[in-house]
Amino acid sequence: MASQQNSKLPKNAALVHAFLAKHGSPASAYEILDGLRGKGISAPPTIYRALDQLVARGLAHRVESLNAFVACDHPAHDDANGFAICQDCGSVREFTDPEVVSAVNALAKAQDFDVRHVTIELAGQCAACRDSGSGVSHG
Amino acid sequence: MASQQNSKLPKNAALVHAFLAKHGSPASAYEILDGLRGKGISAPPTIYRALDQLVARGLAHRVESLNAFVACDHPAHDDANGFAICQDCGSVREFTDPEVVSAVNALAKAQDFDVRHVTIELAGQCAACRDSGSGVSHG
DNA sequence: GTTGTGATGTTATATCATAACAACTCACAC
DNA sequence: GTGTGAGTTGTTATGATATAACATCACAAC
Repeated sequence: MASQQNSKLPKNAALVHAFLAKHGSPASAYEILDGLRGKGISAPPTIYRALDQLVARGLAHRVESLNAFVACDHPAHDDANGFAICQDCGSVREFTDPEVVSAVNALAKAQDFDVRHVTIELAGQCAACRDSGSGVSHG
Repeated sequence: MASQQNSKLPKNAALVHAFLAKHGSPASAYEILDGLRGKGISAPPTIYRALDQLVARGLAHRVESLNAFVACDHPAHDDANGFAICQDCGSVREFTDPEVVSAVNALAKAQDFDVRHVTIELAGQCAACRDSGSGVSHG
């Protein structure tokens, strides 16, 4: 659900979303904070509140294995998306895969588990880094 | 790879593993530390080092979405296991599912991504909690 | 007994996240 | 236009998670 709510995005949430979208790769709450000082944001709770709003709307995702956040680049998806995280260049690619989703749902059903949220994160090496030997730039 | 290395487990790693096995549910590094004070362990780095050793051997796993650790209860598995985490009672059930693994591998191949580690974490409600209305005890 | 390696101990600090409370904004009712 | 209430924001302080840096110890190899 990439747009749970159609209500206007609050100012700080919009600032954080713009920062993340421009950033491209995952940013920690404190990186976002550093990037938005001077725009009226000066403390961590402001960032975390904005991130909560964005995540609730599906406009951003938390990357658990990085303790970081990314802007969502899928127009619409459910709560079963995933990330491929390159350990060499730090790039993160979001994906939604029906096969993975159905496998996870079948498993949950078999285990009699009521799934509310699915976290799928692949750590490894992206094609660009493999092709370039051992890594390109971080960012 | 539940037993990458057959060398003897270092003392602190054995202590931490025993603690986790007894604990059953995920424990944070600081919970482990509190549980092992008085056994010669007095500071976080000792715990984190022991956890690193256990994770490297496949004897414990990090649960990313909880920032916590569990003892591994699978005799042998690869790096594509997963967890079903009940948000009501805090129980965590580890699983390895060939369907999920193959779906993830197919996806990675399609994306030309070289997977080194897979994190799959399902958050939701376990059967016991659903059957009991809205939750049993935390533990 | 020296040497090398892995494990351990210790202090300090970096990084990530939230509690608690005050104040502001703005739509809406009256 | 005044009051009210929900949502948003600002601010201080603190809690929770994780690691850097360096000293020391244990033990097997030589």
